[in-house]
Amino acid sequence: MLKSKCHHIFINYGKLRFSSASLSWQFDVNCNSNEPTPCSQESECSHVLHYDTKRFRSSLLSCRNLFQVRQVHAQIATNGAFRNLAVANKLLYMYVERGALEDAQELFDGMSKRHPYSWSVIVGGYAKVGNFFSCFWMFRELLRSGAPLDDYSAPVVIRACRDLKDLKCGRLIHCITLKCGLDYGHFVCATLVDMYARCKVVEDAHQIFVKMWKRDLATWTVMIGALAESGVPVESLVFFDRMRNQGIVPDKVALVTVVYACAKLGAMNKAKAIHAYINGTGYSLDVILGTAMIDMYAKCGSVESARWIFDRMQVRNVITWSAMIAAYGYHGQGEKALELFPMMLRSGILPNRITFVSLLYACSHAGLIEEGQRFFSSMWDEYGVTPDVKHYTCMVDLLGRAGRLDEALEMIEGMPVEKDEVLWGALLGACRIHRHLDLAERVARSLLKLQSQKPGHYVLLSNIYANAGKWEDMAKTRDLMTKGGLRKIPGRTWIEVGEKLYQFGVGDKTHPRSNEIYKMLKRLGEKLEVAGYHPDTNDVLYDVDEEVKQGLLYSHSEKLAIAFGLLVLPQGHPIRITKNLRVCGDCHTFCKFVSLIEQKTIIVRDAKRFHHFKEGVCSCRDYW
DNA sequence: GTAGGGTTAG
Repeated sequence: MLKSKCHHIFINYGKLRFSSASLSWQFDVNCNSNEPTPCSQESECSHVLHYDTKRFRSSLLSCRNLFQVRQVHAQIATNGAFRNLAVANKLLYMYVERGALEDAQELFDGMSKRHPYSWSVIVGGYAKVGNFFSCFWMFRELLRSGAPLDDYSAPVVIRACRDLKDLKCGRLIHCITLKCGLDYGHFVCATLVDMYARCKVVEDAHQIFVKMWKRDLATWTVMIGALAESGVPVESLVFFDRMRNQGIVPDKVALVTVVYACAKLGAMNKAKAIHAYINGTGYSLDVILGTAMIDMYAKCGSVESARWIFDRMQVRNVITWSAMIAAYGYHGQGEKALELFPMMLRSGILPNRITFVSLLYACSHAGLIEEGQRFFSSMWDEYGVTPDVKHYTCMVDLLGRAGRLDEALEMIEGMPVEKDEVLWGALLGACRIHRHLDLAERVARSLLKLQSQKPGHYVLLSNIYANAGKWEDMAKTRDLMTKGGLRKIPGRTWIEVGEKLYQFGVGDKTHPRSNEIYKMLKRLGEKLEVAGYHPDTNDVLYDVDEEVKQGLLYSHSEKLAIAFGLLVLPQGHPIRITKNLRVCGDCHTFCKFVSLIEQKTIIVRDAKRFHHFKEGVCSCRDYW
C-alpha cells in the first residue's frame, strides 16, 4: 500500500516537496541513483605508496584526542595522501567520532571524490551530535550528487527521523529507500521499524517487521515495546513468546521491555511468570530492571510486592524512588508515599518534577490537603523545581476533591503557566463529585475553547447534566461530541484467570459462561439489596425510567467481570480486575457490598488508580 | 565500514 503510494508521488512529481516539523525542503530525487558507484576507495592513489596508506590509517586509529587527529591530518596533507580515499575517509571518520563536525565538513568539502561511505559518515556525524538540520541538508546533497543511497547511509537518516519523532520526514525517507530498492535491506528495515514505532504508528512498524527475512533481538524488542505502548499489551506478550519460540534469547533490555508490557497489562499471573523467568536467567536486579519491576507489581495490584523489590535493590535512583512513591499514591496509601520522601533525601537523591507529581498525586488521592500544599510551596523554594501544569493539575485535583472548588478556580486563574485540558478536566471532575453545575458549565466552556479532543470531557459534562436532570443540555453536549467526530470510548474490564485474560464490555454476552454470569449477578443483586444496597442510577446517562436504568447498571463490564471471578476463582483468592475507564460510582458501591457479603477482596485498577475493597470498605476511603 | 532496543507521571 505504502509502496504504491510512494511510487505515485515519484512518478507524478519527479521532485518531491515536503515540509515537516523539522524541515521544509524540496528534494530533487535522482531516481537512477542506485547505479554502482564509479569510484573505489583505492582508485586514485597510485602515487601514494601502499605502506603510507597503512601507516596513516593506523596512526589515525591510535589517536587519543582531537589534537592528535589534527596532527596526523597535517602529515597527510604534506604527503598528498588525501587523494587516497581510504585515508581521507578514515580521517573524516575520526573527526566525526570526536564530534568535530566543523573539521569533518571542511575536509569533506575539499574531497575531490567521495565514496558512499564518506556520505554516510558525514550525514551520520551530524545526526550523532543532534544537528538534524545539517544532517538532512547533507542528505539532500547526497541525493543531488547522484551518489547511491545504500544500506549504510539510509539507516542513519531514518534514525534521525526517529530521534526527531518526525513521521512525515520518516515516511519520505522510507519512500526514497523503496525507490532505491533498499526496502529489503536488514539495517534499513530494522531502523524503519524503530522509526515507525517511535512515531507511534505501530501498524506501519508491524507491516515492515513481518516482511523482514530475519529479525534480531533489538527489532523484536522494539516491536514488543511498541505494542505495549500503543495499548495492545496482550499482543506484546504474544510477540515475546513468539520470539522465544524462534530461539532468540532475551537480554536485559528485552526483559525490561516485557516487564513494562506486563505493567501496562496489569496482569498479576503474567507478572509472576516474568519474575520467575528473570530469576531463572540469573540477571541481577539492576536499577532499571528493578524499577521496571516495582512499577509492574504495583500496576498489577500488589504494592507490597513492589516494596519487596524496592527493599532488595542495591542501587536506587530518582526514578526508582518516584516509581515507589507513585505506587503508594495510586494505591491510596498517601502516608506511606510521604514517608519515603525524607528517606529518599537521606540517601542523597534529589527529587525531580516527576517525584513531585507523584507526591502531590499521592496527597490528592488520600485527601492529605495540607501536606500537598506544603509540598507544592516547597518544590521551588527548597528544591528548585519549577511547578508546571502537571503540578497545578494535582493541586486543582487536591482542592477540588476536598470540595474547595473556589480555591481551585482561583489557583487556575492565577497560575503563571499555560493551561491545558487536563487541568480543566481535573476541575470538571471535581464539579461532578460535588454536583456543582454552574462552575461545571464555565469549566466546560474553557475546555471547549481548547477544542478538547477527549471524549471523556464531554461524557463528564453530559453526566453532570444528567445528574441534574437537564436532559436537553445533556443531549446538546452529546451532539457536540458526535459532531466533533468523537465517540465515547467503550468501557472494558479485564480479569485474569490462570494463564488466560478475559475481557468484558457493557452488556457483554459473548462469554461461553454468559448465562451463569448473569445468573450469578442476579443472585448477587438480590443478596445485596437485602443488605441495603440500592443501585445509584446517577451515572446512567439516558433519560429512561428507573427500572431500565437499574438494568443498564447491572450489565456494566466491571460487574460482569466480578461475577465471573466469583464463579471461577477459588475461595480466599482475591478478584483483580482492570478497567480502561474510571470505575463508576455505582460499581464502586457494588464492590464494597460484594467484598462484605461474599467475604472477598476485590482489587480494581481503573484509569486513574487502584481501589482495594475489603470488608465493605475501599482503600480510596470513598475519595474516589 | 553499519546500530539499534530499556525504568518513574500524565
